[in-house]
Amino acid sequence: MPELPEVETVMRGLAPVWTGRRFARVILHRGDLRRPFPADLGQRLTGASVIACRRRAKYGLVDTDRGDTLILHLGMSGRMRLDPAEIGKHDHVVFTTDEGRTVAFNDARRFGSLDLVATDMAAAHPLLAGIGPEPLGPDFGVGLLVAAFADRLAPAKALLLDQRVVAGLGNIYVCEALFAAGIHPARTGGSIARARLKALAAAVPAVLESAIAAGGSSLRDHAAPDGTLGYFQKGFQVYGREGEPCPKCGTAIERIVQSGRSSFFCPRDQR
DNA sequence: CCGACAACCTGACGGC
DNA sequence: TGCCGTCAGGTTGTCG
Repeated sequence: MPELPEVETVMRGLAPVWTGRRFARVILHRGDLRRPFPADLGQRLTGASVIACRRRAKYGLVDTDRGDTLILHLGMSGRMRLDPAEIGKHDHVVFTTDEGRTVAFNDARRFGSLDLVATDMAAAHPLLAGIGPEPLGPDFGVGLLVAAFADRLAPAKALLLDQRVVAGLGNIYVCEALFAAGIHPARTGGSIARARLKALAAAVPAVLESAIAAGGSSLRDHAAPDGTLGYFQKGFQVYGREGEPCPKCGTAIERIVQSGRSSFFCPRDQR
């Protein structure tokens, strides 16, 4: 997926194509994803003009002049394909603007979702309510981490993955941020010294900013809306690098499984 | 509160 | 070429 940097990149790519334009056609090919799309999505969006394309956590938000907001989530395999040559197998919804630009919401695994709600209700949407502060915003910092980690027995990995603690981090960037801060992914939250949390509070936005700067990262099937390649952030420090030398000390990177998900870390630098 | 696990889907990849 | 097992960026719910 699409973690925060990828969604940010997608929305930045979508903004110039959609903002100020009207949806001339919105065609629903299939809506039976894990969370079913509203059946009248196409009808309600057709004719509406886009006011803004923004992001909250891993969700893309598209505000229209009808007072509606399209909430989109890319799940694990979701993509927005810009001006595709032809409509593919997993292009579930196809948006066409009054300029004739086409965007296909494509999601092979169908873990993604689309919903349409009143703009002033978007923040209260069940998907968004309860999500923690933006890691790139003013509310994120060492104080928040201290509060969220204090007395917790849960591992640092799980706490950072918890969207209620901080918004938008996924498996990759949690691994990267913990590496940057020198924290072992299995370390319990309550046992981490304040100085380490301070390092973590700096590492989280740094890792995200650098990924956004690189145009979002991609493993194998993610693409920016304009389909550009060269979108790959080649260099994760630890993610996906089991057995390779740690970039800091050369020790072999290890992998453990925590609640069913891989964590990659340097056993020497992360304690 | 915590963690392990399953479920939701398809596709890519490595091994044989 | 093909079959099979394994793994994948997320979220949600259940169970112990």
